[in-house]
Amino acid sequence: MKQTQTETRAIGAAPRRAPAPTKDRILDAAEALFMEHGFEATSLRQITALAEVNLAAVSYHFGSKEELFEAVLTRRLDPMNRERIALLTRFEQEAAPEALSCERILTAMFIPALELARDRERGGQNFLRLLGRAYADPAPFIRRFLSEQYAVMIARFKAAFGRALPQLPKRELSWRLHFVMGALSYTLAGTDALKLIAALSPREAGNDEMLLHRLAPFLVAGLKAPLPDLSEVDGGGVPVRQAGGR
Amino acid sequence: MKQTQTETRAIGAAPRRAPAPTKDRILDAAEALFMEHGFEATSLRQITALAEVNLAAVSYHFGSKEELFEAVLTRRLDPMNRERIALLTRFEQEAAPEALSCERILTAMFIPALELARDRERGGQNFLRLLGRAYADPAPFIRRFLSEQYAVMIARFKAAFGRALPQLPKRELSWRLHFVMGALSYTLAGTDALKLIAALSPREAGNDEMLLHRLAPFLVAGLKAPLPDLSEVDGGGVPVRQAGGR
DNA sequence: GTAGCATTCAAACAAACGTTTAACTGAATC
DNA sequence: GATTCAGTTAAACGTTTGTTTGAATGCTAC
Repeated sequence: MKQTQTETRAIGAAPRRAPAPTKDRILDAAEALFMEHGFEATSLRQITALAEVNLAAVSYHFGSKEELFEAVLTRRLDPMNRERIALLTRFEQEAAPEALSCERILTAMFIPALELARDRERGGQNFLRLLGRAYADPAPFIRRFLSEQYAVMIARFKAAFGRALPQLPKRELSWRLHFVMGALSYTLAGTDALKLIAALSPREAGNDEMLLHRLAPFLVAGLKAPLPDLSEVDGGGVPVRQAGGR
Repeated sequence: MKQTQTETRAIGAAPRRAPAPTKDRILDAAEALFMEHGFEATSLRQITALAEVNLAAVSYHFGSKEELFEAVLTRRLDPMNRERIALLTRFEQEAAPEALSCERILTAMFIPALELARDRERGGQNFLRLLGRAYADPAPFIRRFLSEQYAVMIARFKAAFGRALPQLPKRELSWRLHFVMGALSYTLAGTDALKLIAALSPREAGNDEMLLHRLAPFLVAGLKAPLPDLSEVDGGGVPVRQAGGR
């Protein structure tokens, strides 16, 4: 097949400015362009032009455009989710025998994402936006890929939240975890979306750290919210035209 | 130019099965296909084939693919946001002189969306998913269009929440409103995303009404959450490798 | 009936798409 | 020094893309 980039420079020397191997250059360019224009709207010619490699290199190294997209996601998502699980496990061991608080569990989710966002050298900022887009993409191969990538991590965190919120029915927890993931992915993805809501100072808008520190209390409060009154749901509909008092 | 569909059938009769005019058939087909495959991945030929109209009809009636997309969004978004504002105004008048509760304000946001989701005859279900996708799309013309469409409504609701939560700094409110919109759009958009989190019974998964009744308490609790401790934010970073106590 | 008008239609446009091919490179292996 | 093979390259493959064109259609008004 081919040799990895580490093998390439391990023997010789050239500690300075090792010319990024073709495969990585394609991944970097694809990450930036997929983020900016989406999967369908990005052409392989744009990618290979930005990466300054030959067009056929994509087929050679990745097989197809779809497989390239999956490779772009895997490169960062896989380590991040692995780190999330490791961090959660460590937190649990440190807190044993007591159960973790919601805040602490959310911290284990956020920190690896934060580290990625901070690592601008490696284009982390771009990647999180790309991930937010992928979440909303209905393409079957993307949906299949994401659920495979997330299945283990989600199950692990769901169990942890179950211990932190023992009074909450499991079904309710599933919903709330869904809302948490929604707010998180939307928040991490949407730089432009911020402008919908408010005029935020540039200092704030670009600061993911502060952003997540504001998101965490919001989500914790939501997770701990009292159970909804479901009697109105199964019964009649929502009072629309006739919504008097209450 | 051209005459509208109402004018067409107003004079004659044909009360049964009025043949949907070309323009509406294109809008319906485009809505379904944009939802399923996204903007870029949907071709005009797919749309005109599904609508059973001539390919050139799109250019004739809408000008371009982008303008067709905007027309698809406008058709439902404009009335929905108008209804949201009207509902909020009515609630405020009914509650005067007291301020509205957060629950009530959220209700004014949800009900018009719910009505759209219920109206399957008119493809409302599809539309909300499409809207969720558009939220995550970075295409400039989509972002420009959405912020124009939402600006008035968001400002109106932000003011209402400001009265309901007078102790909350305005900047904090902007963030939390952003989280609310994120969770809402993600929730309305993601039928497939649900499967990421949990195995939900089909009865539940397809029930938008119950979904929003579960989302509302979650969001209200988040909006009312205590202020985050920002001292750690401006100071050091997040304790990652060295996260001992609490 | 004929002029005007909005609409529909089949056909064509150039451009761009993802993928494949076959020739070529340069260093390692025997 | 011939062979091997991962990697790169330019060129071409057949499709499909959004948009435009100019002729045909059906309807209303004079």
